[in-house]
Amino acid sequence: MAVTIHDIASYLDLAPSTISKALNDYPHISTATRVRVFEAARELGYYPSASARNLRRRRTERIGFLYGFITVDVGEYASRLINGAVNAAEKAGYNVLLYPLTGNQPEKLTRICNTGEVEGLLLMGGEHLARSINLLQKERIPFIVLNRQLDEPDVSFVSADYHKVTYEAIHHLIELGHNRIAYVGQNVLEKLNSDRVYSFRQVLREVGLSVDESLVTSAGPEPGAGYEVMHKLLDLADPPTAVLTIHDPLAIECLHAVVDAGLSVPEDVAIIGSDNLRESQSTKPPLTTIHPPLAEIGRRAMEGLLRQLSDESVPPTRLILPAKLVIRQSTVAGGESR
Amino acid sequence: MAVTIHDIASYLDLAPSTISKALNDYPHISTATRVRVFEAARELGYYPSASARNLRRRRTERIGFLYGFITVDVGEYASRLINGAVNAAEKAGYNVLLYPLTGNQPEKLTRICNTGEVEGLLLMGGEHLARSINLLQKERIPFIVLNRQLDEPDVSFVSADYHKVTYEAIHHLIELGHNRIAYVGQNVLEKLNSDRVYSFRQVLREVGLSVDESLVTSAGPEPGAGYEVMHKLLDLADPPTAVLTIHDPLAIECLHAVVDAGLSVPEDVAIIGSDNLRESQSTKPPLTTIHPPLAEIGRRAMEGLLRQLSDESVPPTRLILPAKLVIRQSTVAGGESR
DNA sequence: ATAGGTGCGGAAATCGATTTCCGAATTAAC
DNA sequence: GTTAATTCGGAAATCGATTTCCGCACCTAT
Repeated sequence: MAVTIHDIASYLDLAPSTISKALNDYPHISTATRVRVFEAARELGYYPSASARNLRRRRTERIGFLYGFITVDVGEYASRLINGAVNAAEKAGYNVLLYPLTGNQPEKLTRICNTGEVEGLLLMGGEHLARSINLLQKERIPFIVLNRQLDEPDVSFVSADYHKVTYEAIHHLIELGHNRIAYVGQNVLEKLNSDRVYSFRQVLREVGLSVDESLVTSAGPEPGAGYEVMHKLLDLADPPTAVLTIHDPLAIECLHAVVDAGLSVPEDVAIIGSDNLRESQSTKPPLTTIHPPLAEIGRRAMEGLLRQLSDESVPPTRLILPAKLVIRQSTVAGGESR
Repeated sequence: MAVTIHDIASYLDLAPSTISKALNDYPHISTATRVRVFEAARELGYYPSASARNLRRRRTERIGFLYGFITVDVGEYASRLINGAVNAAEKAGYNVLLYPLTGNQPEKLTRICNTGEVEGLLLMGGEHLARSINLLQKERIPFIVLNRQLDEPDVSFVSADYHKVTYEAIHHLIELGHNRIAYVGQNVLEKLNSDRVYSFRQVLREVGLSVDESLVTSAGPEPGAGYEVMHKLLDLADPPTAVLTIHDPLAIECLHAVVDAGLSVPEDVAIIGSDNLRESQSTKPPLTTIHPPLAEIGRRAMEGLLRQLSDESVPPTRLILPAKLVIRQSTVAGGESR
């Protein structure tokens, strides 16, 4: 049986409350007894019961990480976000709980919010996102959405400046002479990825290009969907000469589709991915890609959430961090090739 | 303030204990009142306090996931293991807590074990592993080591049959005419990766090759270390014609080193990686690699751990799952090229 | 009619800490 | 020398559930 505060109390012939105060650096305890208590605690191997202190303090020092991708392999993407978040939590003495959210399970989410098992939530994309946000707004629990920019003014998020980097990407393509630029998004994320498509359309107009809706496409979540979409794009009467995709794995599928069609990248079709995953470096040719600071997004989101927890009056965290365009050979031939 | 069992009790004019029993399907409660209680609970929006029930039940239904990689980016590797584990936990109503273990912090580990915040632990590799196992054996807490095979008979682990697949890999290389085969391991994991090097040496002997110790190497954890090691191997008087590495990213560094030396893969040097990461498909040439069923390792480990928790008398989980050799063009030219 | 079940629900202890309130003892103040 | 202030530590309530033990009411058997 574990050593409790009572054991220390009877060992030292003191009251349990005294032990608690001594260990928690409360006032009204003399230095002498404080030292005695600490020594006894170490000697007896005392560790406070997490459940007991959670109950009494009404705080668990735990944050839930909600994610909901189903088919897509988002290992590296997710782990960069999570790493940033976990490290920030660690510094503040908080732990992170993983909550996979597959399918539609509102009861589960409601339960998580109301049992007090976590103090706040971080939300990573997935088809659940829109629904989850709606639900969470009704609950008391603080939460922050990762890597999405939201319009509702009260919802917290930490994202990257996709609008600006989309501008850079399109500008980059235009400088290379492209004017038929396609967009390949992803269905699962659709509702809340509208910010990305929106930027795409907006930027095209800004630079004076018209938006050809037949070039604004969306792949399903199943593997190979990007390949299909690209295939169809190439079959158009007037196919695109450049493609902007929302995720590197999707870009890679597009790359394969182009190559399999007997065309070459970047000469016939230029391709830009997103997230700068490790694999984007080793494709043939290497991918030009948008690099959002995922780990920092995770970190800043966690920091914002913890701030909101410690002080009710803190305004929502709405942060947009700079993203970079990493230029490789899927848009510009030559250069640093491997 | 949240709705408690007392609120339901006074609402229905019953005793709190009755509410608890009704909700938890205890006997000695009539169906009529049981129904009334469930309805009232739903009506009032009751959710049990996790902390309170954890305290009383002495169970948290949480498992800790300990990991300790520092510099290496192990996103995809880790997420495959974690996904398997989390999904299995989910099915049993358990949650997973993430514990990054950076550097040497035995106090932290001891605390995790003794505060009762988790019921058991899953351990993913890292330089902490050997130390952590030693420490955990002294604590009461059940734990299972992922993707390592251990000699001590009482330690639980779930791993892949690396010995067998190493045999297949070496056999594959020998069939291709190689007889100077190098090994590139990784320092950070050294102590407990001895099983892998051991298999390497063992298999070489089994097939009648002598072990040239100058070809058995180890890269540090810093990025670029694999590149350096490969470079040195190529500088040997009698350089290897094939390399077996312990992780795909390392294999990719070796690949770059070979190419940069003006040699070609697989003609001059054949390369075999491990883990079958996504990026191993898109290198030039694509990597032949060992594919361990990482998600299943995670799943089986979690299942084993939960079994041990529910029944003290269950023997240690010591599982070795089959691994496959995925043959691509880093060993055999031609074939399905991209 | 009485003893013995049985079914249903309540009272109270408990899990292990935190926290409030109180009191004794010592010191300071006048 | 009496009162006030201060310091230190204890008693008991509390967090919100679970669980043990008990007792009433009703039924059955003799």
